[in-house]
Amino acid sequence: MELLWSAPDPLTATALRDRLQTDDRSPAVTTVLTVLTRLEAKGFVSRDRGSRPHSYSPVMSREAHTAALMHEVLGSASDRDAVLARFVGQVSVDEAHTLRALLDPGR
Amino acid sequence: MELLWSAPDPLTATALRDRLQTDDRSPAVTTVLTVLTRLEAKGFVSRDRGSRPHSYSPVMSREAHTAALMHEVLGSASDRDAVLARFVGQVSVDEAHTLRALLDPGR
DNA sequence: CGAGTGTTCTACGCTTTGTAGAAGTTGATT
DNA sequence: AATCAACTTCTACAAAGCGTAGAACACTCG
Repeated sequence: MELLWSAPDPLTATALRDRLQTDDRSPAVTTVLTVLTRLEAKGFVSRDRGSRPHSYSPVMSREAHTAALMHEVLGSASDRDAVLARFVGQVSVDEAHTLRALLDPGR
Repeated sequence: MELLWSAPDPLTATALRDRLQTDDRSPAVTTVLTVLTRLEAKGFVSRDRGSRPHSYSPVMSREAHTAALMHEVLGSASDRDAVLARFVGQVSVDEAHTLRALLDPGR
């Protein structure tokens, strides 16, 4: 559903509908509108009501959104440190590497 | 719902019901059973069918489960590294500290 | 002003989740 | 062995989330 944010710029409902077509089957425009409206209600999407065909854009990038979700999950735990420990314990070597680099901007 | 796992040992449905009582209102035992059965179906809980009042225990600790959930969220992203970058960018200083320590077991 | 495009309202079906009554099962006690 | 009380399973319903979209309303350009 949220996979709509592959496009990098504000889109109108119809434009979105078009690039949503999966193998000759695309949803009705109203469907797209409904979904967009719901997403807006949840604060995931913002809409520009100024221009007539309203244009919609994601509030956060896909990555930011995912990261926020991770934080939300983490935040639901009482023992955050323990969760982090488990989390780190399960990342791949590569990702551990990435993390280390991210945490150590200096050198 | 999952907050049942504050208890550290296998529990029976009735026992669970009892420590679920919130301000004189506790759910019916059947309710607890239903939920437990569903959780078992999803693999979050295992049940010992041997002893007559079946006893239920969490498959993972709360922390492990949360960490797993975080991994699941992370895994849903295409650009995992970018997500990690965002994620790290949003942790508190304390947690950054914790993470660094976790990633650097040596010193 | 009218036609066409775009938006909102309303709605339906499916799934998940919280809730629990009714019915079936079983171990224990007499 | 029969019975009973405890326990489990079956069935069910309402509320919410989500995908889907028709019908009706609104705006804008010619």
